[in-house]
Amino acid sequence: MREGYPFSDIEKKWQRFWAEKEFFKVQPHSPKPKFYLLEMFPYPSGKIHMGHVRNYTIGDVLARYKVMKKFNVLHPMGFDAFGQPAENAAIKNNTDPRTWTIKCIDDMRQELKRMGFSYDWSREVSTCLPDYYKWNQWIFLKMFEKGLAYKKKTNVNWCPDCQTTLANEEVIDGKCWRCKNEVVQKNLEQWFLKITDYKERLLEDLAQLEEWPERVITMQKNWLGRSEGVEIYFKLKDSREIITVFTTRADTIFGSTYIVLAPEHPQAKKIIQDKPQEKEVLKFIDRVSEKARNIRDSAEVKKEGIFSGSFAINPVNNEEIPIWIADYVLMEYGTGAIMAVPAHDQRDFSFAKENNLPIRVVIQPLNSSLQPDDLTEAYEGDGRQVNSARFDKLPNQEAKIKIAQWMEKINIGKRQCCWRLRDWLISRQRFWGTPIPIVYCDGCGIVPVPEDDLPVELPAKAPFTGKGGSPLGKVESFVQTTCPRCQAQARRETDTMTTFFDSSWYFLRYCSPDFKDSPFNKKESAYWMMVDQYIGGIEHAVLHLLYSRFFTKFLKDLGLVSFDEPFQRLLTQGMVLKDGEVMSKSKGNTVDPDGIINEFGADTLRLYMLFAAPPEDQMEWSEQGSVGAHRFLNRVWRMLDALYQWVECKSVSKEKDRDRENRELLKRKTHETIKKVTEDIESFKFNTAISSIMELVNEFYRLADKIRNIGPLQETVKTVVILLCPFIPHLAEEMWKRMKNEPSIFNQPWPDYDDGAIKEEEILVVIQVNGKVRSHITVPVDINEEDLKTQALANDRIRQWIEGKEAKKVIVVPGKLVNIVT
RNA sequence: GCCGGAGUGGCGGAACUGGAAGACGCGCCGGAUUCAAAAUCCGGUGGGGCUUAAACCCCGUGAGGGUUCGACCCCCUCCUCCGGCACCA
Repeated sequence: MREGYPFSDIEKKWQRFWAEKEFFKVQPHSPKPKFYLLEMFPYPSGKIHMGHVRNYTIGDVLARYKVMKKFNVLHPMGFDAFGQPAENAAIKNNTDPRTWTIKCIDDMRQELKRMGFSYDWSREVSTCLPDYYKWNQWIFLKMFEKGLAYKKKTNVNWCPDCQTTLANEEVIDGKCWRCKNEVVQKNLEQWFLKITDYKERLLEDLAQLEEWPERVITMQKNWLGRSEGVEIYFKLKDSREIITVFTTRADTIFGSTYIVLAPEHPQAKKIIQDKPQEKEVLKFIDRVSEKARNIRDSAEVKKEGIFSGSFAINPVNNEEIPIWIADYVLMEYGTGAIMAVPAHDQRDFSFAKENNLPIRVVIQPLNSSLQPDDLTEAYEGDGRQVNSARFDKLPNQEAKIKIAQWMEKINIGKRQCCWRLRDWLISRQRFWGTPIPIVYCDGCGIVPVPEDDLPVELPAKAPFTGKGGSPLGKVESFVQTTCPRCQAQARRETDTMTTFFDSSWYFLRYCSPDFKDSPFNKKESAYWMMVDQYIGGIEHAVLHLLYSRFFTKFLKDLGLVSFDEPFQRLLTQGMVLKDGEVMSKSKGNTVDPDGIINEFGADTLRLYMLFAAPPEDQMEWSEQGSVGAHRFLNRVWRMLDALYQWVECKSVSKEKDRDRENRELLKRKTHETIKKVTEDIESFKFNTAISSIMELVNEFYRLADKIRNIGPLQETVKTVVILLCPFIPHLAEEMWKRMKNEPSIFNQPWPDYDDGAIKEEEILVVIQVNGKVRSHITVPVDINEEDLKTQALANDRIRQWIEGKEAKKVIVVPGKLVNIVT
């Protein structure tokens, strides 16, 4: 079998050491600068997977590095412990979600400990505990108080498989983000949070997030979806009714030949009253409304529409234009009504062609003249205005502004911003979540549970089957209550909160996990926040990261925090792949971290995870690669033997006359490596940090028996161990101890490099002829340009290349190269 | 369709952001050690050419063009892959 260092004993030993010494417990009142490092907490499934291992290993390297850099590091861990899987598992295994979840948390904590992560476990947080979810309810009540939590009946996303409603953010391509099943629309009364009240701040403050990946910023911008335009008011021909449309293309208003309302538009039914086509139109509206949203959403599906029988007056030219009702206009966006400009909007164009509606060109491209009859598609580009009265001949971009200003002035329009973001639906028809602290009283209506009565605790048992309504609704002892206001018989809200509510503020709870008086201790959070570095998966680019930003701003408005944003710096780590595909149980291509730990140890697993790819990139799992990492660790381990043997035999090599040179070589490499590793850790280039340490180890073995004095060798081994310790903490502690040093190695300061040791006296300079390398020379570092040039030209090989030609130009890059152009 | 990101050996990935492309690791080949194997160690390893050998030469970072003394890196066009948004008015 494989022989090598006794990783199993070593890892257990040092894990025990850290635990007994409470080594990573946060020291309060430290004069050191603080550093709050956070990784997205896991859902406690009971087993960690490679994605967790990668995420948390990346974090742990940074945590341990910062400890050695003498920061006061907060590095907590907890569990996002509410959620459907517990409920489903409980149904399946005939147990209850609480028991199941607690067991999973225990198992998972053990697994995390086996990886040797440097968490302060005394601050562990589990969202399913009343101590925690009490504060979810508290925050909800504050939102309710401010009018930010409200109930409304509307069309909502419903996942038939999960048997619950979903937020817009949880619907990906018309499918449930969790189970990937088709989402349908249901008309239900649900609780929403008015995240839209914060849309401007959510957008503006993205500018503060300079250390977030551009990708995430873009995704959030897209999701918020701000677009500038104009609301235009169209009077009806034969009533006092006004229809408001929204457009981003005010420049095309003179080309509007009809108006379209969404089928659900509240005015639709009004304008068809007493019209001959009333019945037919109503039938159309009913039919179209039933079309599944995702079918209607698709651009490929044919658009249907019907003439309403009414006409509107275009306020800019008093033209009568017909009003249509069509399914290509969505009630959810803008005003649910548009002015159609077939000449300059492809959707309007297709619809106009289909229904024989007129087309009028109002923007001519610079080098051609469009005729309505010749058009085969809409012209959506820029040009000059035509058929636009006093705005004719203006470039359309200029006209866009002028027309908007003019419409505002004469009160036929108003500049507006339209957003894509909708309010956040937080009700879930599931058991295993935070009860929404609301009571329904026949007399008083919707009544919030008083703060003093919190938490509204989940009952110990509920008849959950996974189908058919909120399980809490079937627990009479839970439902039946008295109205906090009038003491009459009342009923509790039976929906629970989405778990994204729980995770929107957990980073604050870590600052004071046992605090009893409010969600968190203001003083503590003021000290620790913002999170200096947050690490997690890209899948939360919008969901969790948007919600947390929203909560932070809300808490700021409450006066509980003084900052706008929760996360200073964000790293989104790449996924772990196997055979080119994401590891997943359904694909059956998972690799169990436990197995790797048993076979090679946690240090090997950690090292390989970090070495195989940069943190942000996807990473392909390779069995061979992990073997290679293990081989390297054995090689590191044997450096101790090498030192021992050196003392034992002192083998005399004939190269010992180059002792001084070799010593300098090793010293230089050692200090170069310190420099490189330090820079690389700071910029998350762990893979190259490790490869440079590998180089140093190679150099050590190459020179080990060519150096007379053991001192420099010991120095190098010591440096290797220190540089490696954030990556492979167990082995590093063990070697540190064996080198007769006092544990823990993490009490050591991170080493500085010696500039003097790195400095070279002579350097290699490349000589090119016409950009091709033809020779190289070794010269003193401080050689001046003239001398370098002379030496280059005098070089034998170079003389051959430029023989018979004239050096027209010589480019000298100091310290690097000389290029001779002939 | 729009907006991002990426394309480098057999593989994972390097290359101070314009200065010797392929560091480091995996794999493979050869050698040492061994009764043999495992483990370990040493050497080689982009393609082609030339040579007894070394030296050396040519080609090479998705394709094609350009800027530059010099391009994986900057600019233009195109192809492929990945991600986001998309009937958003």
